[in-house]
Amino acid sequence: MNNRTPLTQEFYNRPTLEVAKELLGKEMFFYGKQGIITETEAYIGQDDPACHAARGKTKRTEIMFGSAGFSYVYLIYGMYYCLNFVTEEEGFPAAVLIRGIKTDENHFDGPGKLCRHFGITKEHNAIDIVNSNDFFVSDNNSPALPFKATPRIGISQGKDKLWRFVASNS
DNA sequence: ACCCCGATCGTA
DNA sequence: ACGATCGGGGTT
Repeated sequence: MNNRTPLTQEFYNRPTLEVAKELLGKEMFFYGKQGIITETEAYIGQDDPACHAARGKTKRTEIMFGSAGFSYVYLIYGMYYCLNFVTEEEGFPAAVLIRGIKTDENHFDGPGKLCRHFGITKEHNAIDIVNSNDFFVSDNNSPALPFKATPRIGISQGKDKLWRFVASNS
């Protein structure tokens, strides 16, 4: 029996690397669809050159500066959306990119692919996912999954950091 | 107003 | 290896 209690603000309001690792194996619910998170990446603060907030607050990135537990969805390459969850204390811009989700039928191994499957668009930016019954990640008491840490995908700066986490059994 | 380029993906 | 496709953000 799945526990469908949303992860709390306290879960997201922590160091981003911890949140990124612990999201592996947790179940995301999105307006009737659901799946297990299998891959994440961390984007941490203004000293991380790959982080959208690296050059300060803009209209797009202001959500990353807000309190933890909100969605950050943006359009990339004019065609695909990427889903993130905001982490850390208010004022510190950071988020976890959701890169892979396993459903009953499929494994969506890419941020654009999983957004396409769930129907996640710009409209789902800045949603409070710790106070929503439709869009949240459940605290399913799953044990911490073994994972591999690798460089992040598709970036030109910050390749030295091993901030991509892939569930080993996915 | 203009220009560059990106946290991607599918096809070649 | 490359093209599709377009908004964000920096520059003129």
